[in-house]
Amino acid sequence: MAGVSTATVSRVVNNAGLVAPHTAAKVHDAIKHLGYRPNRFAQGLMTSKSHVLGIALPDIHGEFYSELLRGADAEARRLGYHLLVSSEAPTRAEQERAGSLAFGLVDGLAVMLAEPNEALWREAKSAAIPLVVIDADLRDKGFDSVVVDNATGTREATTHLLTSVAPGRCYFVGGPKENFDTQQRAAAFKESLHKAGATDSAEHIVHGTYSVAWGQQWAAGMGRRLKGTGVLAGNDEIALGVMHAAHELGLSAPSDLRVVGFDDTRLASLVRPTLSTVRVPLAEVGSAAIRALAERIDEPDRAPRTVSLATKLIARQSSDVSKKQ
Amino acid sequence: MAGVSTATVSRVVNNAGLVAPHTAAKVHDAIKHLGYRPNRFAQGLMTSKSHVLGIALPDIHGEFYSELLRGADAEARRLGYHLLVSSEAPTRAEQERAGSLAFGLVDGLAVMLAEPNEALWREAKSAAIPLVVIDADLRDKGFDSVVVDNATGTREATTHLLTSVAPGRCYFVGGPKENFDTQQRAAAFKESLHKAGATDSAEHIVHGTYSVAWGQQWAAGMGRRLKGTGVLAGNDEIALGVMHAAHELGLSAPSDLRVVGFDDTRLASLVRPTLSTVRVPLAEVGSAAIRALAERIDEPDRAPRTVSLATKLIARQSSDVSKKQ
DNA sequence: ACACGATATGTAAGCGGTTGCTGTATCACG
DNA sequence: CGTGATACAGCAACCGCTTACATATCGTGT
Repeated sequence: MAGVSTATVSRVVNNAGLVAPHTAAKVHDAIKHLGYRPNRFAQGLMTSKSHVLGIALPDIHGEFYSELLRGADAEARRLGYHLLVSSEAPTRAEQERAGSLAFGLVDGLAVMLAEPNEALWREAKSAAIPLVVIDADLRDKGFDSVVVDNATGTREATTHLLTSVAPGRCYFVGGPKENFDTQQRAAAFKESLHKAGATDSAEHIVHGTYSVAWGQQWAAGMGRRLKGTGVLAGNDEIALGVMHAAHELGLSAPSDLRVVGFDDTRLASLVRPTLSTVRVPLAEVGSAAIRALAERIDEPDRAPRTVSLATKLIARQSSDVSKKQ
Repeated sequence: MAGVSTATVSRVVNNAGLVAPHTAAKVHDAIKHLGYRPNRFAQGLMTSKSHVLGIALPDIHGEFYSELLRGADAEARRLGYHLLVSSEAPTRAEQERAGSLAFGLVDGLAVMLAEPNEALWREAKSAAIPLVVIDADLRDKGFDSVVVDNATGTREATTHLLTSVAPGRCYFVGGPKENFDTQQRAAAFKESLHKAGATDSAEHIVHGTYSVAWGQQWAAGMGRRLKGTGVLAGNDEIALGVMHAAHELGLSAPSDLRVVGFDDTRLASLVRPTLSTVRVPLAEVGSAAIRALAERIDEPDRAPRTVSLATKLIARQSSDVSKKQ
């Protein structure tokens, strides 16, 4: 319709400048009239680029992942990519199938590895696809990584609890024992406690799941012994569970016990008493992962990098008697 | 490596059965050894199928969208698809670009249209891509739709409030005036009130945003007049805001006022007092949309269908004096 | 023993773009 | 006016796969 070859059209669409303005105008006209859209598959076949980035999370439920996803989505769009989400497939076979599909179609993949997962990174390595790992530092395995500096925030939170609670009365109620974050938080907690003079902290560190139910269960199990304790929870939901169970026991934070959550999901500021918590910049984790991925795609031979995001205590009502209720 | 032509390989990979078992075995061996993965672009070029479904939401933040997305993701995987998410682009130009990218790569698109958006559906129509609309019934425009039956749940909730509050003291604190859901909820609320004998309900229906801040603002503006009222909020966050502001005023639900939220996000059962709310099956909205999309892809000439999902009142503490605190 | 149908595999033509190379005006310069 | 540089635009190969069609092989009924 524009009276030019497809080669010229291609040049007009992609490398503006290589073609005479007059011709380009004609082509643009034709494109508008015809409603022409380049076929993405054909483009991909030539360029091996889809402009789609994948993000694989263990789950996409709840404030935690929602926030992370939001950061990732925004950053992806900013960089001209689309985002393909994938919560990890339940069965191995499915994962195989799903994974391979995504691998071929995606320019790069950000995977959250909250727990060890040999299979996945072997597969990733073999697929030779740009990949960044979220939540585990696998730089030495050759992967870019985005991690959270759990230690700093945990230390802050623990120190904060220790201002009003004796070391012997502090507890860390964590998530799954295998979870990287929980491990790091537990370690930093223990260290802070020892520094404050605690002798044996082993039984003050417990593991469960990242759920309200687990927090509730633990606190209910403590019974009246809960009074006067300081609790650092593995995440905000656990903290909420603890507060609910405490309430059932006629105890409330911060007067009868101090509670600090983790993650600073929106939950923390929506409940009453508002929940002290360690802020994890979830959205930035997402955006940093996508950014790292895009950089790796542009520069495939760069040495693997790890970006570490800071955490910090946000003191609210649940841990601080001086704050107004 | 298997000593066969690419045609045979293709047949082995796709149409099992067309090739002799002995040959197929050789091919499978070779595939395993070589780590062969079919090129998705080339496949797409031939078949015009990517096995990727797009879902476009106004936002992907918060429990509401998180839950919806989860349902969609699960269903997509179940049906052998991947999910490309896209929160609507801020600028028109960006939307154009992003939209067109997705259009070419995606087998179908589910869009949430919470407010009128001529441009989008015109574009969709012109792109001739399978499309289902979430939250607006556009069957007469030729689109499959997934909607929520807001009326039933709203009526239930209003009736419930009316058991302990006079019609003249009931309020609907909604979201944006243009929002389809809010409109429907407001209409059903008004109807129920009139049926109960209210004469003028106009000033008892107010609009704002779907946020805690708006609920708080409204309730603060009411001041002591809040006492003894029944509030149906446009969503759970607004309800929370109302309860927070009430708390500031020294009032609390359910003794001083009754509050019912909407959506039944996890928030509702996590706060204290637990929040009565109208359950909207968010995950099912997502999965229904994906299912409808897949069906349309399989059967392109089918008449447009609308699936409507029921809502129902979940009575918890915030509206019911008889429930234990 | 022959024709014929069924079954198994190969051949090659695209799918719709991108891009290196080539051809041809156009222009400045000597 | 000849010559070479320059700027555009076209030609055609190719990306890796699917699939209609052609070919080869084998079994079977008569």
